[in-house]
Amino acid sequence: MQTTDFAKLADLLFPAPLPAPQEWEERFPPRDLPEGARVTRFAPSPTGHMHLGNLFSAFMSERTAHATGGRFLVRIEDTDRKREVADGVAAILQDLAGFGFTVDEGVVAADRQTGDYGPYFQRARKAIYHTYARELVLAGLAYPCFCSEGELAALRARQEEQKITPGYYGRYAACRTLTLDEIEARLHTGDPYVLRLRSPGREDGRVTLDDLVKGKMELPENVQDVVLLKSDGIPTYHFAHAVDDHFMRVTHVVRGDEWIASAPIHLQLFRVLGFKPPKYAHIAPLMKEENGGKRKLSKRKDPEAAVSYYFEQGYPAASVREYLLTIANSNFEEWRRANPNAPQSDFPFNLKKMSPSGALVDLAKFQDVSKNVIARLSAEEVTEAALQWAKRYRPALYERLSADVAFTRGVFAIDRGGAKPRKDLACFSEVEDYTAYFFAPPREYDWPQNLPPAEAARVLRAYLPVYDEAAEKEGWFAAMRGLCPALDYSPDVKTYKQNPAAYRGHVGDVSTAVRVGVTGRRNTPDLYAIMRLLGGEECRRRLNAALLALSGEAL
RNA sequence: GGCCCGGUGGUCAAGCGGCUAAGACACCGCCCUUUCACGGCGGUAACACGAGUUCGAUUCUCGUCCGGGUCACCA
Repeated sequence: MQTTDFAKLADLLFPAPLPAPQEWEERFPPRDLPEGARVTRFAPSPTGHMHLGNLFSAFMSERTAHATGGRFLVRIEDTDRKREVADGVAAILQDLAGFGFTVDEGVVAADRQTGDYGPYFQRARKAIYHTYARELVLAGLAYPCFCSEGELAALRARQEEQKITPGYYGRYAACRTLTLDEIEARLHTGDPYVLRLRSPGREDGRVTLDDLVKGKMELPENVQDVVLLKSDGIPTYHFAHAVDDHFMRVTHVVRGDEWIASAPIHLQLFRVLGFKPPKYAHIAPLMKEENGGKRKLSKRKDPEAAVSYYFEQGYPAASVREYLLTIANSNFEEWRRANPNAPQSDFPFNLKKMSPSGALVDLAKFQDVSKNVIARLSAEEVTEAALQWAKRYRPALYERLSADVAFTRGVFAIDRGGAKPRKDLACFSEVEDYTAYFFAPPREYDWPQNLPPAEAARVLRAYLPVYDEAAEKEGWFAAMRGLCPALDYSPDVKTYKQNPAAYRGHVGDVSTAVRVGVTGRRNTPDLYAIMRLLGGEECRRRLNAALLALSGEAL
């Protein structure tokens, strides 16, 4: 075909008038951003709720933009109707918002977009894609292909049999050589077709990709006549990626490393289109441990892969972000230790510090991270967060916690806020158990071995008369200590340890007896604070109940 | 199978030709302590394997093995 034929072909393929390329360039001018500011995007397909892996990649994009004073935009890749899910966009946006991501531009709600580089739904960008598809046809770099699915499959089978690289390329690209007349005839009969790239790649060609996380890579040049426009006129990911990221003036593409293999296609597309390619950062997938081996975290098999898992369990969004950051940049933990209260966004996130290989998601480590996050919260904040979570996921608990918010706040205030806050809550689904004894007397008592029932009863019987609800902490504890001689206990642990045989127990055992009597448990926060919050009357009642359970009689 | 990436303790990881091979989580012990926790101190535990380059390899090269990814009108 000659140049004149390409022009005719373009008219045949794109009969409706299209803007000149220059118009798009002018409409979406380069961004006026400070030196070094990066523009990144998260470009999901509307296939429903997010998976931790998507979230991770979105987060890395967001951090890259915001750590450099750039912009983070959300574009919806709705080019595949078959996979689309109703309310898929809303679900994604909801997950993003749930994790506290700031989206500067693009699709900010299922029906709302902001920004000057839109539209941000690919299906609404047809005119832009077609303008450039037409340009490629004009340049002889694209052609219609009428091959059916069956023909393509047969071609593949033949190639596999002959052990040659499968695909639609070079001399196997049958429709490359169609004449203008043949094309016109098939167009007239209404045969469906796709638009393919006439790949200028050579089979022995190589391209280099200087990836931000994987480093320099050398890959085979693309030779495949990849599909640019599907038979419905909608672009494929490859073509849309080149066009959109160029016109949205995206500087850095952060995506999963499963895309590396198609990077040569993308590089080639940017080249034939005359666009400058973005910088790429191909990040490794999150992995999951399975009987000794590692495998990619799977949305279907692993409950912790769904972001909803974290919401349901009541993990703070900040915990998830904090954990993801520790995986992403190993110096994050160090930074966090040095800046315990700094906002996460102050961390100098760096793509180049990301590991080229996939990290296992370690729930134990995550728990620890989350405990630290919650430990840094004030009683007020914990109360608020717990209330919000319970309202949504545990109505009965919400009733209980919200009945007397001041009391609930008091519960969370115990051992919190000081220099050494307790780290015992990893998520809000633990709140119910953690706070149980504040709202109801214990039903069971976890007496330690060295306090058999008779002994525990003996201690409680002695303690009840000296318990003074009005006492300050010192006086409260002095009362326990004062009991020791009569009980034949050591008033301090040290002397007991020096000569255990000389005593029946020590003051710690007295406090343990009271602790178990009041709470049913051996492990609780500060006992004095608990008893203060519960009040004298309630404590006395509980101690008596414990005594009754222990010895059959109360005082 | 072709192509690409990766391989340091159980996990996440520093390391970039010479180190007693950091640190964090988990685990164990001790200390502190009215319990628990927090905190402190200490401990167990690693360079996949084989060649080469080099005075010297965890670090560089090659091979083997293992793990992962990818080969669509899906993204």
